[in-house]
Amino acid sequence: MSNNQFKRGELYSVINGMASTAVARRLQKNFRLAGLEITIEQWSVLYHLWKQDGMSQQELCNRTFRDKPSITRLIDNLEKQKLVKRMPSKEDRRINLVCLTESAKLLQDKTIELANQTMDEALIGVNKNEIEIVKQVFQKVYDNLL
Amino acid sequence: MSNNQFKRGELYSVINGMASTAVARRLQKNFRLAGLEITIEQWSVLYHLWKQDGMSQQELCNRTFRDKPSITRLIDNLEKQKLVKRMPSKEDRRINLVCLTESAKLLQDKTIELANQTMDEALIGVNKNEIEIVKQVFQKVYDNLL
DNA sequence: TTGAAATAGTTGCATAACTAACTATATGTC
DNA sequence: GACATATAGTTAGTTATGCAACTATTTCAA
Repeated sequence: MSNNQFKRGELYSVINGMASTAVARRLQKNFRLAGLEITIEQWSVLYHLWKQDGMSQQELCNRTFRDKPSITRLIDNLEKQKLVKRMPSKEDRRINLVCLTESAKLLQDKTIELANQTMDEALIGVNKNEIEIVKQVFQKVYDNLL
Repeated sequence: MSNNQFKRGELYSVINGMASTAVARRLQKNFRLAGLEITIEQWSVLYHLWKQDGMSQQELCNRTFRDKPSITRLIDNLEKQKLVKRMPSKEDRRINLVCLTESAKLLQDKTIELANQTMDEALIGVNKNEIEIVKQVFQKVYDNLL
């Protein structure tokens, strides 16, 4: 596979999300190989719910950096697969609290294990200091743009 | 906007493509503000054609890190907008050569200028050494996964 | 307290992504 | 030369993304 674009100075690869795509695609493949039928997008939503169950959809937008329609549809699909349930909030009737089902809770350990393995595989030959710099740069990019 | 996920050690933000998404979205917005109606995905295809016109679709797959159906449809849409044209190859009748139209050539300077501005904006406070490390890490991630 | 503005969520439309299955052409081996 | 295999491209089906426009509820201010 050619990596012409990647060698350029402009870092347009960031714009095209290519490194991210490669890692995400590999994780998706690893999910499939393990017989798990969730997408990485769905996983990224579940990931935040495992940390804190019962978030509002808006809160999920903030955490996953997606817009509201994207979250609406991701939750639609997660509901179809019976992995989450929308519960109306008692304090504010505009809000849906998104709650994990038991089957979603069962997915947590397995998928995070796979995600960690995938990241390890992706980051072979990259040292901790470099990872730290990448994280800092990504953080600055956010702060600059959002 | 929350950046919880981003502060974590696991670098899952790479999987979710969040830094890339932010930059790409901003460039898309800058295209729109400038009255340009192309998507960043289309732009990334044009970008390679500006460097070398008349590539095959397969070659575009390699350069843009997309699969064949994705390129097929991107070219479909670019053809609708009269920015490229498929030309049958004389040497190999399986191959389509993707050729720029005059209006596509006119887009080059303007859009690359906007892309450079967007990258500059995204990378405020990031020094050259850090950029170099990010590029190296991305390259290693590719080599590890592809 | 009433009416404007803000916030939470949904829906419609267009574009784009991946997989799997397909057609057509080219290559390489017996 | 013929048949298996590889390569280039397309199509179908599902999921996801962005924007704009919409409803419902809450908040805030005159």
